[in-house]
Amino acid sequence: MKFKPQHMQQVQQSLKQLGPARRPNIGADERAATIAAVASRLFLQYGYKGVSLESIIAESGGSYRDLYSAFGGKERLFETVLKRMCTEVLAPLKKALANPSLEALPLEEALTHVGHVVLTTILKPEAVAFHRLMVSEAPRIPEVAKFFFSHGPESANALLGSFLAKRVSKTGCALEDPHIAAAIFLDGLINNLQLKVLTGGRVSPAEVTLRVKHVVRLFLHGMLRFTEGK
Amino acid sequence: MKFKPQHMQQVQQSLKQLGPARRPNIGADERAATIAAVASRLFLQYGYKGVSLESIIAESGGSYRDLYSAFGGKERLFETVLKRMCTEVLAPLKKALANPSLEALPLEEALTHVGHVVLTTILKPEAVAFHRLMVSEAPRIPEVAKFFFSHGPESANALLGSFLAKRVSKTGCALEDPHIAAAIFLDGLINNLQLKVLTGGRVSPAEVTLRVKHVVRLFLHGMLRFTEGK
DNA sequence: CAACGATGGTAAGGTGCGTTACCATGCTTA
DNA sequence: TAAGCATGGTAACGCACCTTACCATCGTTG
Repeated sequence: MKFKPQHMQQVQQSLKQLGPARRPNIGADERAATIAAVASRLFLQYGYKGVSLESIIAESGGSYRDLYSAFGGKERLFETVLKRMCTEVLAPLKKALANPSLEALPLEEALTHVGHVVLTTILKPEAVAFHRLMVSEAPRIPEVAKFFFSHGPESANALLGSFLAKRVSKTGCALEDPHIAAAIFLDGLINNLQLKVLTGGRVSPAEVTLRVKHVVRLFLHGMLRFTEGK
Repeated sequence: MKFKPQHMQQVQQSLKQLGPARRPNIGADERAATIAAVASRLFLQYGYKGVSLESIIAESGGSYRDLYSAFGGKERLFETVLKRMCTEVLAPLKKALANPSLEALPLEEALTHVGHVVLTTILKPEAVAFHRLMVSEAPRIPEVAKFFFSHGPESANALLGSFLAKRVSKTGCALEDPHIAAAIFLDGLINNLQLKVLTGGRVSPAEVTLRVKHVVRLFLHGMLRFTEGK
């Protein structure tokens, strides 16, 4: 009410300066991007039903009209935003797993590195909030949830699995099922600590390092050789 | 509106038959129990904001008055119900882990048994719904969430950890940190499959069995001995 | 037997929210 | 320069829902 008029005039002036060729689109796209960004943050923090369109608009500027023109409603906005988040959140994870420099490292170091990256990525507040939101709203958006699972955890398993398969065949040590082995490795890292954070607990960097160390050891040597192999 | 009058008359009659000594209390407790049961089911299915008090009452019988007399509002009802669920859902898990007959079994068989029980328990639809609800609403009920984590996953880790410690000391094979080992074992079982179900996927019993087998093997022998030890 | 008190059901108050219709503003074109 | 059109903001509609005040009903007691 108070600051919107001047804000709008600024936008209109910038449009004027850009010339008459494309009158509305640039402003609209920018606005849509802003709305999406604000919506992402609020949905992550408060969940689907905890966010009102009014609160989004209050922060993004613009009005209901812009939101409905760009996204067509709350449900659609939510789907769009969440699907985008899937790729964003998982990008560093994929990058780490597909990193070709891993090939040069000894297996133990490679696994330690991967484990550390995966765990710190997964435990970041944004990633935890994203996980919470995905789990909460999966029934509302089943196709997005499937997309997340196949492009997230399953993709990570596949990448690490093929890495293991290559590595193991090189060293002459066969491996029955690299995919399952990879899944167990990643799960052994993640589950407990992620759940701890999800339920409000804290995880220190030292805890992360310790966990990675143990998982790698267990993975390589088995439990019963912990002290023997030392 | 249509069937409530007769329903109420039945209740009143049953109270009459029970004598004049305790007039209201039995009916009220029963009603509270029914409300809690219905609320549990609906909250599990639709989440906190997805359930209206009206929908609870419509199924449980009684009225807003009963709900407010017994629980004092929606938030309180939710907390009460969820805290009860914590112990109910986790009971079979604890039972399996504290089962003394495990002591007699060979380690591999004991782990396989525990793994199978844990996994089938965790993957049951009610348990998955409970997990979803707990993760979703943890920020709303931080103390309940902490209660869940400490009495659920952490307790399971402790039980399995002490089992491992005893077992390992008996066989002369030392183990650096039985608690972390137990956590990794349980996490390796759970995470991926639980997340798959949470995002709408299906997990077959064969998948469960396979996973347990691999985790136990990995746990006992490490990855690199999969084929050597076979 | 009558009045009082408590227990339980109903309905209305008040709020928040998603959606859409309406209106103003400014650019483009004849 | 004036008219038309599209774009954007406002406000109202309708709905859902938590909460509480009010009322009826029934058992108890003087």
